[in-house]
Amino acid sequence: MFSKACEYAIRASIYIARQSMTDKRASLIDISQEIASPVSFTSKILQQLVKAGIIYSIRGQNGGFGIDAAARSTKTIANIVTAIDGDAIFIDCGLGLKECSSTQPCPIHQKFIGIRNELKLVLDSTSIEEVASGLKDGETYLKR
Amino acid sequence: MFSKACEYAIRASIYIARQSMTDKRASLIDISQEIASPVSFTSKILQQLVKAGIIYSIRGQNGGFGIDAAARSTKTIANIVTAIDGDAIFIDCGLGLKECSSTQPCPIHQKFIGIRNELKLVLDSTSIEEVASGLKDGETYLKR
DNA sequence: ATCAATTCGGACAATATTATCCGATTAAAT
DNA sequence: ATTTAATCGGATAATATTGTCCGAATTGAT
Repeated sequence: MFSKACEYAIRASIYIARQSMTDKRASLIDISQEIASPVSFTSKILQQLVKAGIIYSIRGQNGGFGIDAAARSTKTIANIVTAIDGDAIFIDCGLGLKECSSTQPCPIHQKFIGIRNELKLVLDSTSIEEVASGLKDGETYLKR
Repeated sequence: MFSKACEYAIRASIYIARQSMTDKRASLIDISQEIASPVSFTSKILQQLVKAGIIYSIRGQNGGFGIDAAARSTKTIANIVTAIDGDAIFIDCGLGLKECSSTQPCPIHQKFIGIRNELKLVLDSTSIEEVASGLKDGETYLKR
């Protein structure tokens, strides 16, 4: 469904949000540890999330990553997916046709509209805060 | 959503089905032409579909590919996806966790169940015949 | 001022996916 | 029998994704 980079991005964002909820900064090392991801690769992905305005970073000693309260409640899983994988999954033709549309549909065009809508609806309506809360309560997991 | 190989596989299957509906065999060259795909790569994909029992092939002069009536009505888009991409999209955790389950869920586990069910439902219930019919009537397209 | 802990950025490496090429095989047509 | 048109299978190449390494820059602590 998503690229590896995107999976790491979502997991990292949720972990960072959880830490930010108790005013703790998350370091790259901590994050990679807690979401079981390759450190250097995760570093690149976090930089992308910073540029996309989803998380913030602070350099130097006692630095790390965080997500402020506003971003936690307004930014969604869909925002993360778009930042890392682009919006292809939300808008591209399921069969890879460039000019597929309602007036020139591929054979599964109508079928895919429903799937895509469901996907978009769910990811658009799921804030980072919402999913981080379950993690905070120990009800959900980010590794293994 | 799907790999390129899988997109070509679905488009090829639909084209072959349309041809088989009027008892015409589809050659590799024709198929690549009609679905706008790279010839040699398409060849490999068609071989996979043959091995998966979704299409049949006949070698030698006047050879080509076809899908018999039974397969057209019983084989689904889901079968094609599974043959080429495997069943990861239907069963794997959206965040890439190996041990994600209802008892040890990732933070978006419940949200994804709905998406996955919708996807599986739609692809499982869509036969090759059904989508090929629209193409036959000139209502849908397989290239561009 | 120096050191230590951290993110940033660029180059590089490994792996997976996509794509090409060509000879071998098959089977119909001549 | 030979030629021709087609799929099959293996090797190889190109590109994209995933992953590593390391020095530079930044900032707090000593």
